[in-house]
Amino acid sequence: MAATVTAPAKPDRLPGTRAERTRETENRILAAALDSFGTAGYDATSLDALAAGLGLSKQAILYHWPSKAALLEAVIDRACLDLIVAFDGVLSDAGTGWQRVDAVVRAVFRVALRRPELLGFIREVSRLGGDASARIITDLEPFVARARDYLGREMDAGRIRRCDPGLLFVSAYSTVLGAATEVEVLRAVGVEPTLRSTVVRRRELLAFLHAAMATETGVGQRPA
Amino acid sequence: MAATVTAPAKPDRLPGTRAERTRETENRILAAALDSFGTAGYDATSLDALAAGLGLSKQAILYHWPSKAALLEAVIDRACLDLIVAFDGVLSDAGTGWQRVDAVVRAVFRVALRRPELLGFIREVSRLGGDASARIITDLEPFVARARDYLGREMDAGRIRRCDPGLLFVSAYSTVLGAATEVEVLRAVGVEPTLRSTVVRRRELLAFLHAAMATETGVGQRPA
DNA sequence: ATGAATGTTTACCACTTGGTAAGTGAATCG
DNA sequence: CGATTCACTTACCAAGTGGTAAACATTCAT
Repeated sequence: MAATVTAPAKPDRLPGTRAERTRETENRILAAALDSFGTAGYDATSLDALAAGLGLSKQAILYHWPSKAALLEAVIDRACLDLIVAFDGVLSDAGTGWQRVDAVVRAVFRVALRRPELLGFIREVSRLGGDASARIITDLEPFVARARDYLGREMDAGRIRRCDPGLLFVSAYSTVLGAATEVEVLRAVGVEPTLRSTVVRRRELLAFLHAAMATETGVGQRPA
Repeated sequence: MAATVTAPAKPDRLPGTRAERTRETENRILAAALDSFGTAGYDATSLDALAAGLGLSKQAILYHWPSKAALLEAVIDRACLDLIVAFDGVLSDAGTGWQRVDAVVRAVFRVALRRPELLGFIREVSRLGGDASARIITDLEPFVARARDYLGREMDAGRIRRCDPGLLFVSAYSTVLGAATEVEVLRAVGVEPTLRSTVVRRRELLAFLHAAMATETGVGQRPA
């Protein structure tokens, strides 16, 4: 069957072919689920509420994915894709040394400001454990590997103090994600999360990371 | 999503007066709830499962606290008390400079190893937001204030580089709590959380904090 | 047109949830 | 001792939960 790939340009009442509209619906569901899972939590999100928020019925969701768990997996894949897209440009830039760390931190804070549900979702999934955690780890493995390799190369070049790249990545990850997301903790210490304070915190975090990671020129080496 | 609550079987007859036995029962409920809330999560913990794990009926719990939310508040107070007790000795010790940071980090890892549900619960509550977060903030305010004051004094003494104490506390908090709890992330980078790797991570974290916080001159003892 | 595939809805179900009402047996106290 | 309080249980409920079955509407191929 010679499938006419190019549509005959017959604009129906709604734009796009049926397949396109289906994908559009699935995208809307995925976006709403990501938002609710990342803010309210997986358990606290019911398929009924999710569907109602989209003007659909619960069974419309269960038509596209056979169960809530399957939807979660799809959302995980989507979230990881979004993350990789958000950071791909930063990681691909030819910048070396500290500029690149700086760019990554700025990217994280940009994501934390513009799409807080995304980072919340990552944390939520790692909290859920089990298959969900395994899947997110698999999805992000290439991403993590690149970061680890980058840190290793920077150590070889003498721009970052030498230590275990994996552990350094964990420390940096925890610090950056924590500083970007621990809003409640910020309130506890009397820092209202405003745009201005965010900028200050980002600068402080960069100084924090710089002091922790960068090598000293001339002065004695920091403990490793 | 239901959580299976494992708890010690209910003893047939408890010694002591009725008031003592009542308090004992409440303590058992609080401990089981803290454990389940901190690992499975608040939403994933049903009163039925909680009670069944204790050999009680759900209404026994609702007799001591009028609602699940009220139980959560009680668990929050208990968790904060446990935290303060766990760290009070460390914070009260007369040690200054790096020794004290070192002691705190060791205390956090000790808690993370021996009572992981406690740190998980703190994170869970801050995730829940609303009244629960407000309560935990109130409970821990004196604790946080002491830490902040300590950091400020160390800055005055020139042993810690000068910056905003609150922001430094957040950075240190995020780093320490993250390093102590993000087991899934560690798996992602290929580090199975064994006792040995935990020791390695703690040492690495201490070096991380040391490099980030300490000044060049006023450093006391370096991390071992 | 016509019949099939597709996307969605209404109706329904078994089960779980937090919570209420009423009852029960033992400890406590006058 | 008897009355009462206490700690707890059984019985129950209304409101949800994820999920199934089937009907329905629209779109597509023939």
